Amino acid sequence: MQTNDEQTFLEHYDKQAYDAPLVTVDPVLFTYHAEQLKVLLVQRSSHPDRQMWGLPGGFVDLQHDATLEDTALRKLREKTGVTPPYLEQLHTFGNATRDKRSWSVTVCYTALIAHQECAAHIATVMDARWVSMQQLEMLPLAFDHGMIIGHARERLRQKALYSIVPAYALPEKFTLPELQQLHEILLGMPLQKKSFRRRIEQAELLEDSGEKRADSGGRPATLYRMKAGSGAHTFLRNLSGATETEE
Amino acid sequence: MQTNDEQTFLEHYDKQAYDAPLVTVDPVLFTYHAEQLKVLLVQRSSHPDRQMWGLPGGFVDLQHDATLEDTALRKLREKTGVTPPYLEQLHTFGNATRDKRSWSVTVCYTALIAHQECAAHIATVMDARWVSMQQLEMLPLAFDHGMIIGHARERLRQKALYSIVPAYALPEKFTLPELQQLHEILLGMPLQKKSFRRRIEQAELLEDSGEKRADSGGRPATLYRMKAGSGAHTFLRNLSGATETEE
DNA sequence: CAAATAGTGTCTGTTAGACACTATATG
DNA sequence: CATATAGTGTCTAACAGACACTATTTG
Repeated sequence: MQTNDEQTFLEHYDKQAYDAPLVTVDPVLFTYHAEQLKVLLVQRSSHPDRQMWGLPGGFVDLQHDATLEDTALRKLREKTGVTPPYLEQLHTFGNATRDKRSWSVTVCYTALIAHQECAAHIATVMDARWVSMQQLEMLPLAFDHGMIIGHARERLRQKALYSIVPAYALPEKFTLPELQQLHEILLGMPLQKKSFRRRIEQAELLEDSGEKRADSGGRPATLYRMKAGSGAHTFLRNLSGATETEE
Repeated sequence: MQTNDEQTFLEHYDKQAYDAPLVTVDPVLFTYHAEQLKVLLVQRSSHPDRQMWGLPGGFVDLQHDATLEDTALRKLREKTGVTPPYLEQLHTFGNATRDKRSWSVTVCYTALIAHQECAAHIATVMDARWVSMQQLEMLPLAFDHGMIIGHARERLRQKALYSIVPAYALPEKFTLPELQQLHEILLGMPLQKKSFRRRIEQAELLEDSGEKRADSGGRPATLYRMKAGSGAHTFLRNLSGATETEE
């Protein structure tokens, strides 16, 4: 019988028979703090690229991870102690040369979280730090992680044009001027206060927390919370950042 | 010296030391033919899921493939003899249960091509066929390939709202009514002829081939070609299909 | 000329851009 | 009151939706 054939096949299947690439998962975790976009990097304490800075990722654990998302969340937890409210697959990079050890595939995720202190949590990590986009240029980065961060940032820029996904990089309660500043930094251009507020109000994405925040001199700003599902909302019309995407 | 340390490390690195997931690449190749969207499927001649229909993918060949795209194109060529002009990474699916053999990761691509005959090309494939979205429901599909095709179709639907990427599923020269019909099928709703043409004209995405095509009774339609880079163009404003995306 | 399909003219509606205005806080 | 920051009123511009109109082909 055919079913038995497959049973037999599975029993004798040898995974080692074919050379397989290395498989890692690399989360690119962003936050917004002190008027800057920052990414979480760890300093590697083991080879290869020891002492260089890289994304807080690692190998899939076939015993403990049920899915790739599990791996991403586990690595973030283990290496830095954080669990982000937003996690979305970015892109998978795979080729013969990106890792000195072997043909290597890394499944990358973009993650966002409110700013919080983080610390190196396990032996394979010497240090964990929030690194601003400016500082990035100065650090020696492991593998192709610089390129990957570039892709993640570009994707987040796109999202700033047609969604309020970046809000996940803010604390639970935040003001509209804060969110607008974050979008402006992502887009690299100033936005019209009125346009920005109007579309968010009309789509009813936020709810008034009832509280206000006075930063220092000036009218206090209303603190809002994201409504459930607001992260999934996409505006029909983009803000007008040039939108030519590469092929 | 540190460099020597790493050299030593790399020389002794044993890839087999850790269990690694299986890694496959699965292209979802669409075309438009006879007023239907069709996807290229192959009938598997080997286990697992023998005799069932699936995507024309397979394992990365560490010796011959330099990148994941190479694997995608090679598999399409080997199994079906086609090489598509449009290929874009879709998503990577990975979990413990999708493949009976082991924890498995598949890097999926969306590909588009003008309709052409295809044939089964190698031993692991019994048959290769263009399958319409309707027929899909009736076929026994291998692994989670039905779900993957669903994701690819949804992504293509999104692209139909803000780009003319679907044009890659048409022959080199095509008419505007043809392109509009394809978009209507992808979106599952009728479009305003005027709106559709206007945005494409204003963005100067197509060039007049000088030829016309008369289908049978009725004014002949102008045949257009895509200009270089038109596939990368995104309109600032979407056509109004509901645009709530899942989280 | 009728039927069929391609393509246009033009009005309306929605929403982003611009920018001046009002509101509410501190010192 | 001056200054600073939050938030609004309102006009314009761009562009998609609607739909009636003209254009070009076959029989």
